[in-house]
Amino acid sequence: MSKELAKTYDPKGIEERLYSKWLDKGYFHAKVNPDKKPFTIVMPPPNVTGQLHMGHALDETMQDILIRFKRMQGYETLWQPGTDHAAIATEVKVIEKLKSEGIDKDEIGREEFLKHAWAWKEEYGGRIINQLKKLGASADWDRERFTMDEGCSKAVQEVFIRLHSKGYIYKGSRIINWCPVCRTSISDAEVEHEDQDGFFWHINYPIVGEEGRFVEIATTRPETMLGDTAVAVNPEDDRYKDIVGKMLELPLTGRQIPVIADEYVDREFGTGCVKITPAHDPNDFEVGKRHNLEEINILNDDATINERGGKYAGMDRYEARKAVVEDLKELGLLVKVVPHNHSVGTHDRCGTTVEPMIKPQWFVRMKEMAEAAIDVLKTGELTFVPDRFDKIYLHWLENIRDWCISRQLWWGHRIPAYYCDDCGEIVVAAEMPEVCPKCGGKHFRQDEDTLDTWFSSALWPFSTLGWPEKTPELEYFYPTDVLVTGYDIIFFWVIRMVFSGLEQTGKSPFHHVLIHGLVRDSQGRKMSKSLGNGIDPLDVIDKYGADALRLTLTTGNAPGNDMRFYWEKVEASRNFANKIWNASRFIQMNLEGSTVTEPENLASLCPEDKWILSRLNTVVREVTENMEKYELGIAVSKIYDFLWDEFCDWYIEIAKVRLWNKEADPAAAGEALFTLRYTLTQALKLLHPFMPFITEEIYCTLLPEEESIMISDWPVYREDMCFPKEESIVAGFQDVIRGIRNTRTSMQVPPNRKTNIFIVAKDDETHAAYASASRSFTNLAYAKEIHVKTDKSGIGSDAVSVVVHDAVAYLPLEDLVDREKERERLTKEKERLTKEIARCTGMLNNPNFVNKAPEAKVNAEKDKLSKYKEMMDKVIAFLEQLG
RNA sequence: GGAAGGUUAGCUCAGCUGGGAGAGCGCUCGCUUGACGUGCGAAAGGUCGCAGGUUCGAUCCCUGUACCUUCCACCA
Repeated sequence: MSKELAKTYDPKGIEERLYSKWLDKGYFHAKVNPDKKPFTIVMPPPNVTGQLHMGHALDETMQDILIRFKRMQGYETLWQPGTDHAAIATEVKVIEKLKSEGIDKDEIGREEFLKHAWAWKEEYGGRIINQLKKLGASADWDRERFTMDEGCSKAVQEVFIRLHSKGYIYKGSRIINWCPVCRTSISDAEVEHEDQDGFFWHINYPIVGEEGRFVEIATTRPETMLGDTAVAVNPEDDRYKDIVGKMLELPLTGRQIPVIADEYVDREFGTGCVKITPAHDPNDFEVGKRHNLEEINILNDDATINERGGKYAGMDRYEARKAVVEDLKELGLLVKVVPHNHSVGTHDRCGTTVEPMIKPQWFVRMKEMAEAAIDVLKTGELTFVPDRFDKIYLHWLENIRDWCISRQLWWGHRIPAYYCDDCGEIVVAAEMPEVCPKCGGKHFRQDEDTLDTWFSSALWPFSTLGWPEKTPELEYFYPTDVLVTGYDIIFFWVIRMVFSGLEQTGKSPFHHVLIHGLVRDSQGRKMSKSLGNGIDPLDVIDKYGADALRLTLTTGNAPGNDMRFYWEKVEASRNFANKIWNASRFIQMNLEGSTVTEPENLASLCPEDKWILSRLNTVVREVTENMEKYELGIAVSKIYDFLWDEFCDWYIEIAKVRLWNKEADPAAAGEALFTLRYTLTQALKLLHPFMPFITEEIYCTLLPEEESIMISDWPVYREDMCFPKEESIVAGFQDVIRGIRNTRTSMQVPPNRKTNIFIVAKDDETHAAYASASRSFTNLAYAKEIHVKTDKSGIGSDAVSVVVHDAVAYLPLEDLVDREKERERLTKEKERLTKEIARCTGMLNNPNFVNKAPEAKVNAEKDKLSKYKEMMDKVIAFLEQLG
């Protein structure tokens, strides 16, 4: 199959065509295969409601790179995809949609609402998956799962029941974070603390029976005083020792509350007296428990004041705050108002200030499972890349509190708990019980609440493989190998997967966690909807192709670090794609009507060919090592440099001479073609995980008998492809060429003016090496011909000389020589050599260096010194000659 | 109040186990060289935040310090 390639690479059409091909061939599908080692990644399930953003693009690209790499290495690779029901996020969107249709959630009721939610899921659930496909993601779509599908739901139920029977899940009335807008409880992890400018209101609480004596408290939330049930002071605080035990009159309510002593109070802070509102502050709640205080809830679910708030009932919390302050002022009890910056908890979904409230909720007891999760990191069964995230993980787990898992939402897994209508007994079971085990009653109601969305995603690595059934997949693919995710999701998801995996399966759900940073805008800001600074990955793909986007996201980035998005970076990536496209086009054009000559063995090839193969060999080894260590950015930059600098800028140019002389020497041209094609296709394999589309297109064009690069073998280091001597010959030649180009530029010789070049090598061996490769370099040196000679005879004394370590090249430039410029150039060279010689000499004269440094280092310096000295002698001689 | 990361060329960032500072973009000069101007060639540009220490030798290790970013934390 011969194919005419376009002059510039256009990813449009190609990407779609190739993706369909891969899907049709079933390359993405993984099967249980005892003959192969498995390699598994579970995809962090994107929200069904979501749209692909740069964060996904980065995350999925990194996973796809690892998956494609391992697939080529011969592993049975499973990339397990799916979507998350995203409880709150989806519910909010469905409510909004219904609202726009004039439908009220509460009016239609739970069942009807869920119908709408599922319809939404059906409509939009596939959207993000299709977007992922545009990126080239080679996930096993046949195994796509959803956190609320039958299997995952069963896993959720099973885990709930198990944890409950073990006593790790319990129901209790405790203080939780309440979002008054979403009207649900949320977990600690979902509370975002932000500093806000507010006030410190200092208020006098009169002491009962002591006319004119007050206790001054300070608060940032004066309205909560309606629920105060004590004032606390530090037991060691001499200022207040005498009032402990006395009663205070709580202004505006007429209630009397005691002064209590508790260690919690910081004497230094505020007035040293703290109002205690057990129902609306987590610390006060604890204090209240210690002192047996009444808990007075003064808020409704929407954060308006309830009937316990007396005249303030019905007011919004902020309205009430104003009113309370106003009334206190009138009573003369407001001492002062001080501006105060303090941290306020907000709901990460909607930004609403959360209210701590006491509510009956379901919790997961964390102590034991957290310890297990800590152990598994300490023993090394689980590792973070980079490892600095260890501390973050450990710190969170060491300070973890019980996890509030119940949500007052409809979209989610309903809690499998049933209440007996007759006696109130709670039964946790898979099905609604027939008979109450306590009273024999027959009527039950299921708990109205659903579970935190992260409860189900915590099970993702094993629920997707069929757990709790003992499936062959679970046996084979679990535990997974690496989890790839952003650092922003460690608490929500990674930790919960680890302890859930350990608890349910006895194993860490993955061995490594590869952490990446955020993709920020060009100014370093987070991309966000509200700022409108987000870049749509699909836009990038549309304009430059998925390969360019993928390369952009992986180049020059280290694990765990944030990166900035620039369109210029994408352009650079696009340019690279075009570069290799054109290199391939060149090779393809030359393959037409030519015969590729497979060498008998690689050692019989010419030095230039051996050089590039040897370099390729090194790159293969290094890139593979980098990939194994998750150093994707380093790996890809090595491939980039090899392909552009060494292969395109040097090797292709070197090979041209033989291609042009195809008629005269077809065998030589054939070997050049062999090396060109081999080197390129091998390097493309290394590049394939990063740029899957263009590599596939080129690979199949150059090797029509191959089915696909993505199922080809990953290159391995070969002893028979290691040619250090040839590497050194070409390195010498490269120095000569660079020197010549440099000289020509400084002499302002026009590029079209070709000259003769004479090279005098320093010994016979070098001479032979230069002689054998000289012809290939003619073009690169802008030479008519390169004459490799054993001595200077016949070279005009006015020739410009270029000194390298093992040879001198002469350019007879005749009348073009500007002696002044030449002197300048040689003087500069002399200065450089002087510096180098001084450096080497300094090191070698230092007995400490010679005695203590490794021998190899010392010898290397000695070699360098002698080379520099030889070069120096020659440069000085040439300078003298110039007069 | 804890903790982590950053500080390297004009900009954005790499730099593996300490041994002569790199890339991309930008800038300057030259180029219709038979794959590519999304290109080729040549150059300019850095006290590797600051101060100490360890070492024969430090961008890299240690200590301190300044500034920036982020995370965690109940300071009413």
